[in-house]
Amino acid sequence: MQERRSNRERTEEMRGRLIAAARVLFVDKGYADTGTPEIVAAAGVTRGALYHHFADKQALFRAVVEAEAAAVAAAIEDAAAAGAAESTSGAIPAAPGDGMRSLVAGARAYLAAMAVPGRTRLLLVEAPAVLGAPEVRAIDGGHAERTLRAGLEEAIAAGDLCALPLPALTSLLSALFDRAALDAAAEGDAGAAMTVIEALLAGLAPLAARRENG
Amino acid sequence: MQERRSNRERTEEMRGRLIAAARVLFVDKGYADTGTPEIVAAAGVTRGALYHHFADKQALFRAVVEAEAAAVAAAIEDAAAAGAAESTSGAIPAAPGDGMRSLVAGARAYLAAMAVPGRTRLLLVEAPAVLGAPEVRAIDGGHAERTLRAGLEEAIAAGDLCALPLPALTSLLSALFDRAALDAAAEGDAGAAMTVIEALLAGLAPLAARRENG
DNA sequence: ACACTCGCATACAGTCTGCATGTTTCCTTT
DNA sequence: AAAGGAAACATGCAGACTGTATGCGAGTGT
Repeated sequence: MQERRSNRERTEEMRGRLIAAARVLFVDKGYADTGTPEIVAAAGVTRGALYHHFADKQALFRAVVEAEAAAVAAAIEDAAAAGAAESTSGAIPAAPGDGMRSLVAGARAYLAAMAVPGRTRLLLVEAPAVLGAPEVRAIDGGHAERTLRAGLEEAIAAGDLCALPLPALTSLLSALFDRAALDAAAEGDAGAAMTVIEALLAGLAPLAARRENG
Repeated sequence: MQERRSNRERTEEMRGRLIAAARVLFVDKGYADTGTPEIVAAAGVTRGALYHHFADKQALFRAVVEAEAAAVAAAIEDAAAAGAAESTSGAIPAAPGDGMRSLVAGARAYLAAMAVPGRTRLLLVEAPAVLGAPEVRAIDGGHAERTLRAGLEEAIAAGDLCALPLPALTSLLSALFDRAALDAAAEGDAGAAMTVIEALLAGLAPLAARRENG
């Protein structure tokens, strides 16, 4: 009476069901307050399936986080591609102040990507506590950090940004964006946060550049 | 054979022992990976004592966090008092740029207070995950937030800081300080973080003030 | 000194996690 | 295509932990 499905398909669908069900519960009640019986009940399977596909509860959580991080990275890349296409295509000679504008655009894209419900809780609250911050960075593959760091390096090289210790600057700005995403999720509006972020970034421009592009 | 101790003394010492033992383990292994049997063993008592004084494991954790937050607040107030005494005492007529200097001093005091081992993990990693960020703010009594917000308001009123939405500015700067504390704890040096923070704060000064006090 | 409350230890029930063992479905090889 | 094996999944079990109920002894008010 069952349709005959390949093992690949079975695995894929089962993992998908478990990850989807777990995501909902982890977002809703947090990692600690969500039990595996509850997860498998929501997915309509048994705990045997869970422990067949994942080493333990934490591995399932990790899979959820990985999927979420991948979705964020994809959304940001899409936005970057769209932004690049929108601007005058062709060899852009890096106008002064351009580095700063792309930083602001990147921040905007990040906030937009993090606006998906539950995403901030999963990636910014639960994941660092459950997996540890270093592990979370590793899951992202350093993607977000590398992107931001490259943008900052470029802006400094172009003279749009005053020189500062790059690792510290990257870390602090990324904390800024994370908090902005959390605040935006809490009050449903990223406007005020973006205003402050733009002011902070603008303030980092050397005085000369700032007078030119006030 | 036992010395005769008042009930008050017994309670006080027992709570102190439990909180101290729990602090060590929570810092070392995190909240989730620390069991109550382990805590009471370290404290040299039984689980009965724990559940007599605290409603549950989370209440014990909350007590640990409360003690830690109180210690941070005390350290910062001490630093503020010392700083006020150090500057020319008497009615200070709020020299231009003074608001910014006190903000930087506050940031320095915060980082110094958070340099106590384990403090960043307890207050910035575990507590938000276990109790939730709003609950953590409530534990602090909004102390840190109010202090920062007042400093910002004052600086804006004095014209040392360009006008920005205060709630967002407060939240984002506090995130900045928190990340700085975490980075400093990770690499044992707050120098780079302070450099960036000073640059960010200086960048928020209106252009006029910035030219005067470059 | 007596009743009474409080501090704390012991004992127990419920739940969870992770594994070991079965059963079914699919794949491979001849 | 038939059999052997491997993979997907279900079931059952042991250990651990949390929270509560019960019991005893040490302080406390009258």
